[in-house]
Amino acid sequence: MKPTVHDIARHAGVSLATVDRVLNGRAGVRGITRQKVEEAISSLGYVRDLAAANLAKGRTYRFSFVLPANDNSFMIRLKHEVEAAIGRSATERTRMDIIEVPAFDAGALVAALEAVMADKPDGVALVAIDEPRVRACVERLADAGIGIVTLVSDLGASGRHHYAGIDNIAAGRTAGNLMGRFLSKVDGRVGVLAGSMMVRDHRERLEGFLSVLSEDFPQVAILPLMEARDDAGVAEAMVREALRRHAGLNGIYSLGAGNRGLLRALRDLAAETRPVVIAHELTASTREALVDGTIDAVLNQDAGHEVRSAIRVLKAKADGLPVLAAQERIRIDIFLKDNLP
Amino acid sequence: MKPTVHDIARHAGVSLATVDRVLNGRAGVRGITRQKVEEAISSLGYVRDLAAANLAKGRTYRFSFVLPANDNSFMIRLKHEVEAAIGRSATERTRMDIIEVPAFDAGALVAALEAVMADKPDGVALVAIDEPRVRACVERLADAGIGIVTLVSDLGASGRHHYAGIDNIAAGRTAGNLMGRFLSKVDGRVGVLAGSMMVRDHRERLEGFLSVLSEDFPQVAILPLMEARDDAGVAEAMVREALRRHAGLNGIYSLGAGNRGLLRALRDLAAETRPVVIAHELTASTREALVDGTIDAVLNQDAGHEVRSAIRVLKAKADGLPVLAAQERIRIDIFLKDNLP
DNA sequence: CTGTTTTTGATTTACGTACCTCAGAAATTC
DNA sequence: GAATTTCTGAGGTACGTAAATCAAAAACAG
Repeated sequence: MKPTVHDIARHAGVSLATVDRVLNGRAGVRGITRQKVEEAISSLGYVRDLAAANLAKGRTYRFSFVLPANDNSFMIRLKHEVEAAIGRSATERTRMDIIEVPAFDAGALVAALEAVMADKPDGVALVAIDEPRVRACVERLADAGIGIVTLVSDLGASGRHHYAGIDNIAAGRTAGNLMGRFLSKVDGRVGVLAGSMMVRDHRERLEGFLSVLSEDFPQVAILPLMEARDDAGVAEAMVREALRRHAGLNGIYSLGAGNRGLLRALRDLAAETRPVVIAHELTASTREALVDGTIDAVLNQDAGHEVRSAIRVLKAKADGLPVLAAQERIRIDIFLKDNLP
Repeated sequence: MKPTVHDIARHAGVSLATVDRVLNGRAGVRGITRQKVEEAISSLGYVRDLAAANLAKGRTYRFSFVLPANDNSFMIRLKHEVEAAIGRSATERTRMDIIEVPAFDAGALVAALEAVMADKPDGVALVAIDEPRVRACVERLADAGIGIVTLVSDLGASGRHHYAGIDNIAAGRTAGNLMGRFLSKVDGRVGVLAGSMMVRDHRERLEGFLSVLSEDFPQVAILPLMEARDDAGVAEAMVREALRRHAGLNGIYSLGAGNRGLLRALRDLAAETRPVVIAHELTASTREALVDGTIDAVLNQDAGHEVRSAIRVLKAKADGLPVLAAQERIRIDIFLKDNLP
């Protein structure tokens, strides 16, 4: 039978109240007595029953998700996943809310975080903007004892406790490796379609992609970067223009959103002249393109996993428990048409 | 505030005892009264507090893991992961044990399952052998109300509730797709190194691999299958022999264990004459080979995820809760040297 | 040694549910 | 209408922990 507080009290020769004082770090216990209790705890291998403790405390975990009000399909799915988690939270003693802030607006994000801090939740998950003011604000939240998890997009050195997202440099490198190997022709000419170099994930993906190509596939030429601001219309126009201008274009890496535009531009081409295409995020349209061969590979981060991981980590933080690094690592999914879920 | 049994009692105009009788399916409640209570439950949106219920019941979940006493690194890791989970189970009210049975021995597996059934655990996870006697035995366990999860290797139509493992046909197809694309030469000649065609996973991987190659890459020739019984020594000899006999051998798919032998045979070759190599399971040796370029891609199933998923599913089954399919899907990890964890 | 402060013990209530007993009400049978 | 059976209510105890009160004991200061 698992030892309880009663067993410890008996074993240490003290009262239940004293054990409670030690366990919950309350004052009024002499060093010697505290030591006796701690000895009993470790010798009996006592571990506090969290369920019972939470029941007694009437504790409910309170978490806030601060998400960008962005309408690309990935962000929409992310929000759905948080909502699904909220729907499931009836069973767990958890209260979560979503706070939407204008996208790419550091000031708005900081304001939202300040507001969140005011009602002192146990934890906050946010899609970060890597900016000094945001870092400082996150630091303050962490100092206030609030658990902080960055979601999808990380912050540089800051007080955040955990990052629930993929390693974007590794993702870019992986795309580069696949691109280099898929391009059977020696005179590869590759175009890169990005959202914006203002965003850390996109910068990192590009960095990884270019470094692998230059290291391992020096014969591949990189065309000027296309920044389409994650907008399908802009992306379509840019890709059409690139196809027109560069006759030998045989590879495209789309590292941001707006893939619908890219696909519209590609569908007009004859199958045998289509470039090798590697894109990010498995959505209805990229999935379809993967199946029909317009896209060759999709790199994906699983929004559901990211949300669930963030919640697990925040809960662990709130309980002062360690997190299982291996479990919480968000993997870069590589989807070919043969391993679609 | 979340409604409790007291709220239901008040709302339905009955006593606590009656609510309890309805909730726990005890006899002695008239249909009309039962209906009133159920109406109150649904109108108030009551959900039983599992933590409190388990506390009251003094419930501990009891699960058994039946694993093959196999010494390949994947099975060793699987066992480690179960042990790690057991180590963590102090916090949760869970008691798990590991039962090792001789590998590839259906009779021994059935005997072990019978023994397990005798002490009526809440759930059993097993690395299945796809055999009629095993299926029948699993059926009996399920009928006895025991949750059944197959781990790594599935059973055909049977009473098992869940399979915590990868889709091996998809894995083989993925390997085939990568192989076809990585072989830049038109006259591909590919060798397949397997453990044994007696094992379902291996059969399925081969099936998937061959079907993709014949569909999408008909120019690739497949050499006679090498069955090395997951033994490194045998694998080494077979690969050496194949390399000697087939001059144009430029691709190897290793779909089982025993990769150390394969690697020994490959290291002797000059870098530029080395075949494209795709293997399964990320281990110390395949990882090293990936980094130094001997292996081009590794398909992997995460043993830790499989074990944790099995436990989550068994717990959900024991509680009569639904499982989150998306969360429990075990993914086929594709590792290139650029996205190693 | 007295008075004060600090530490400790004993006991109680609470969290939300399970499960038990016993008495009394209601429905059913004869 | 009485006897029986079937429901229902009221109340309690338990699970393991938290948190509080109040009294008693111990340590300390002067």
